Amino acid sequence: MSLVFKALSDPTRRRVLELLRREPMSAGDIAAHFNVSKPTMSAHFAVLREADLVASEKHGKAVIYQLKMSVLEEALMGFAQMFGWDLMAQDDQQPIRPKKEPSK
Amino acid sequence: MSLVFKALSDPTRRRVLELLRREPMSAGDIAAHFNVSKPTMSAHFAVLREADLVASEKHGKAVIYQLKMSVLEEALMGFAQMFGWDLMAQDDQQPIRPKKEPSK
DNA sequence: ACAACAATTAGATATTTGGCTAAATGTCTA
DNA sequence: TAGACATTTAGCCAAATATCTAATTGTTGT
Repeated sequence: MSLVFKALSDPTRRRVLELLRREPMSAGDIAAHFNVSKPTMSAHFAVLREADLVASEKHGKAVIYQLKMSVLEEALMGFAQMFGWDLMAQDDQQPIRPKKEPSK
Repeated sequence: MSLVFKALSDPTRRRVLELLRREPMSAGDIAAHFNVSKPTMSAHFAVLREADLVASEKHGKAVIYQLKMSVLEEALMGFAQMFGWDLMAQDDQQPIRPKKEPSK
């Protein structure tokens, strides 16, 4: 749980997760959204991987990252429950639909 | 929001919030639950204060800390909404009831 | 006024973080 | 096989974090 919150404590990493919310993306496509170097992004990916918030899979030259929604959900639920809250998934996207655009 | 997640990324600080969930407590009473020095605890309190997750008020010798539940709630809700989740408060404790025991 | 107590600040140290450039690795494709 | 391309690793640095002991500040009771 600490690893998840640590990962979430950086705005760049939160925006990465937000990007991955709709569909899996390559490291490069993600990096294109940010003003930091590729190695720096790579380090951010490593933090997200360590927190188990994303899965990565090599596809040819590219590495495709995919959000592990359930891990994020469970971490947040686990914490929310300590405070008597209930986290309800509205769940209407998660299944990895075929991309309409081939990531430009 | 980053400050909140940063604060939550430490287990000690999460347990402090958990302790404060039921009732406000003095720095000393909180510190008694942990195996770190008072100054270290003081630093943790400072982090929680910076994230605006707690309010502190001096009462004689003691400093009383109180959870700012709404801040925690809003930060988590704000994030949860990005993922199409709904955070429902079960809300049955928060109002600062008079303490039964005068903190020992 | 003084001793006792609660808490924070000061100062030291070790570790982690977030960023960079340059180099290495792995994978096409011509 | 030689580029070209995508990504990660290596190596560096400055700033932030977490921890400690010792010192300081502020409050109360005698």
